Amino acid sequence: MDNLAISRILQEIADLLEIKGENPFKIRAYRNAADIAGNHPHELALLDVSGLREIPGIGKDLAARIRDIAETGDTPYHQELLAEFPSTILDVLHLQGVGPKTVATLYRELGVKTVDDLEAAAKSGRIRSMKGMGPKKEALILKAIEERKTFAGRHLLADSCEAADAVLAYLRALAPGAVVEAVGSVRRGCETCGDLDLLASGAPPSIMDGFVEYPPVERVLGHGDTKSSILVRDGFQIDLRLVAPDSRGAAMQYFTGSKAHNIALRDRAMSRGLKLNEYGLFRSDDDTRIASEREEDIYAALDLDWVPPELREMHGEIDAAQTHALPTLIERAHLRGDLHMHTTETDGKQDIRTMAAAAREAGLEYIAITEHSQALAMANGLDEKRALAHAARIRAIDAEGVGVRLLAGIECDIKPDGSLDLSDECLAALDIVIVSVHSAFNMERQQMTDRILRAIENPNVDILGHPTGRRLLTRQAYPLDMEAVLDSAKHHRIAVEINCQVERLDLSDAHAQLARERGVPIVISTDAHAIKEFSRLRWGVAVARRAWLEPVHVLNTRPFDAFRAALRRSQRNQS
DNA sequence: GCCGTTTTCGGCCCGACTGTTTTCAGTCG
Repeated sequence: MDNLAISRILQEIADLLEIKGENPFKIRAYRNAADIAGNHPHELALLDVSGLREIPGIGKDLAARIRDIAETGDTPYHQELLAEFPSTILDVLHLQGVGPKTVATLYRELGVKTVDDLEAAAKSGRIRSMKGMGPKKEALILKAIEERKTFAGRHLLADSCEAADAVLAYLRALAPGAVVEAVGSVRRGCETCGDLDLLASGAPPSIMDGFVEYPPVERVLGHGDTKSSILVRDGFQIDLRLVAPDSRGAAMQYFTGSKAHNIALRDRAMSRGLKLNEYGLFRSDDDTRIASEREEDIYAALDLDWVPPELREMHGEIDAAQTHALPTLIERAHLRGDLHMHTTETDGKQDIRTMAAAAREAGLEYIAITEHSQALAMANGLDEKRALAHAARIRAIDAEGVGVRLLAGIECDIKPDGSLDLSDECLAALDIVIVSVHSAFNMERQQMTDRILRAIENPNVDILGHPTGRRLLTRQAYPLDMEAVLDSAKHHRIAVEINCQVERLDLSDAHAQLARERGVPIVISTDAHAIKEFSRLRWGVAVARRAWLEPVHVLNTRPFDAFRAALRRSQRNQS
């Protein structure tokens, strides 16, 4: 049992206790433990009870539960709770706007056990008859169910890559001589992915037999010599295609897509008297093979430069490939800094020094520590006094020389009226200021736009953090006139953030492209709350690449001094 | 359930918002 699996069970226990109406502090202890498990750098399963108890937040009971899970895959306590409530009720709990009290009442009074039960109850008007419920709540529940349906079957890019990497490792071990790779939306770096598409070449047909016996498989949907599909735990459908080595490039191209890009490419082939399929590029009249072994050969034979997968969305890449005008895309190695992270001072998991050391380890040259501000009380946000004291600590550590330069910053809340959560004097005394929306999402578009415009007009602001507030697969972005915001950002020399949290990726690729087109500076930041989250930079880089960004567009590709000089506060001081 | 201890119970974070109410319960972050 890995830490993530332990974390999931502890999380489920917390959810079930909440439905049961247990002591909130007990629930918090389980959630906290789930958090610890999910973020712990070492395998908890390898620790004995006394080792576990040395971890703050893990006491006698939780250590025993974790040992249970490590040894048997579950704990009797979890099973007891599941005997009281069906596990399907957790799906109901995870609907937006439906909390533990509602779930408990629905279960008790209406016998709601599943999302389907809930939908039927809402549609027949039985929800509104319950105490504390009304027609609006009923409509809200139906909307949440509707959203769940549209999101079903899709997965975050990071989860998709993790699932793909696991099955790829398994397949490579089965067929050591073969080339096995992820294609499809994972290869294009899409923010969410449906099925996982894998391509093998140079493998014996027996790889298919091994594939359908992949241990996490739930159901085999198809099993042939060159194509098989399986459904695995966590809801992934995985398709594997097998081609001959000399068709590998053509198959890579074909299965990477997108559909629109492929249609355009086939169209181009046709107009040249050629045909393109997953086996190669052929002359239409006599089927002579023109190219097939390498992707580059396919594009070259069509008088195109090779197009990076992230650009294959029919957003002008064919024209650019024809005129040798494709961008030289940003890569992870170009990033020298990370401008958004939290420490134990608020809701982070590690202290300043630990974060700095991990950043250095991740190859970064500078970081900004940007805690939450006081309005985010739940995250223990900083008031002015604490913000300034924390800044002094950060600067003192920076002065020691810890291998990365440290900037003392803040992630200041934008209040509903667009004012900021900390005074101008306080913000001016810091090295870097991010502003973000964390509350009051349900505003009209104009109101939300005015709110953000007012915030970034404040001369102490350098960066607009996660600008749309979206949470992939769970929460839509708030309505916002992004073009007006970007125009203002350009005017005030504000940078906009690509937040690397896997469920945010905010700005999106499309919005980041808008920012680039307008000449708005962009930063790519992790919003890390733990040291392992520096690895998230790759997801932000994927978004940036899909937005056609080159290093020059991204401020934190610059060396430390040049980066600071590009910040709005430096520009202001000059002008 | 954890922690800390004036060592064996009492404290543990809370404000905004919504939809339901007519003073509040539930959800969210």
